[in-house]
Amino acid sequence: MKISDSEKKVMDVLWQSPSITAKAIIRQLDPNLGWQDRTVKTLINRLLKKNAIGFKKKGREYLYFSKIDKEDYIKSASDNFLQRVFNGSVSSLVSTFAKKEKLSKADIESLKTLIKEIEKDG
Amino acid sequence: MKISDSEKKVMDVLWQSPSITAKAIIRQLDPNLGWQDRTVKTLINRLLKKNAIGFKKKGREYLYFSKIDKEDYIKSASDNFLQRVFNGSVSSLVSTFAKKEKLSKADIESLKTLIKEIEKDG
DNA sequence: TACATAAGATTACAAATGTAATCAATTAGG
DNA sequence: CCTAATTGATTACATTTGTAATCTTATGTA
Repeated sequence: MKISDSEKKVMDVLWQSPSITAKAIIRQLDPNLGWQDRTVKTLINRLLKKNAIGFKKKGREYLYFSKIDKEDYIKSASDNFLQRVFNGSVSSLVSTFAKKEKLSKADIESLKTLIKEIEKDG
Repeated sequence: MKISDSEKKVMDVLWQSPSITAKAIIRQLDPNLGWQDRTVKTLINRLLKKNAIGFKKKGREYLYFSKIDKEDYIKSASDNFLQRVFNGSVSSLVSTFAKKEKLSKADIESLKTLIKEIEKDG
């Protein structure tokens, strides 16, 4: 199942608010997108068709929820990207960011901590 | 300019072989893709239209070359991906891979080296 | 009750993408 | 020279995606 860029923005809202009306989704989306309400409704319907999301009827309104686990999505999107662009090499990926000072001090500390934990686990 | 997944596979060949005929591109693409020659020619023409590649005529054949720098492409694709999926956080990205033991011993050594270099540079 | 509004359902259109076919012109081989 | 093959150019078709419009039905308000 492929989630398009626009669809992903709707998913982000649903991951953040697990049970939400169309109207509320529309309100939570970044206004800078400049989307009409109808556009969002279409995206919702496409996600329904893809079985990426579901709904529970509440009065006249539908409360939409995601059927995809966010972490699972991130994991598989990351794997795909890594494979596609870096032939699976995490270090190549990271060094790409390092090359233009995209690694903050905090990033570096996080990485060091992460590496420590990994080496501790064996 | 957006390079689609299929177009990217053609770009990969061009980045590897900087001046190459359509026939040779076709031969160098992964046979498992199962593409007909015509499919590749279409992709070549779309990349031409996008001005992602150019050609130099040589006899009856065209020698195609990439107009996009590979590193630039990788950089910008990575930035986009990081922003889109991780809100710009490199450490989130890396910890995603770490979580399922996607980091090899070699990756870890590379990362440590990288971190050392970064901290050396200040 | 009647009308307006809101919410979802269905349809629309253009461009991009995946994959391929067909056509036209030139070259190569017999 | 003639024919077949090759190479690039142009066209094709279905699906996906981006963005939106229109229709239908139910609810809410005056």
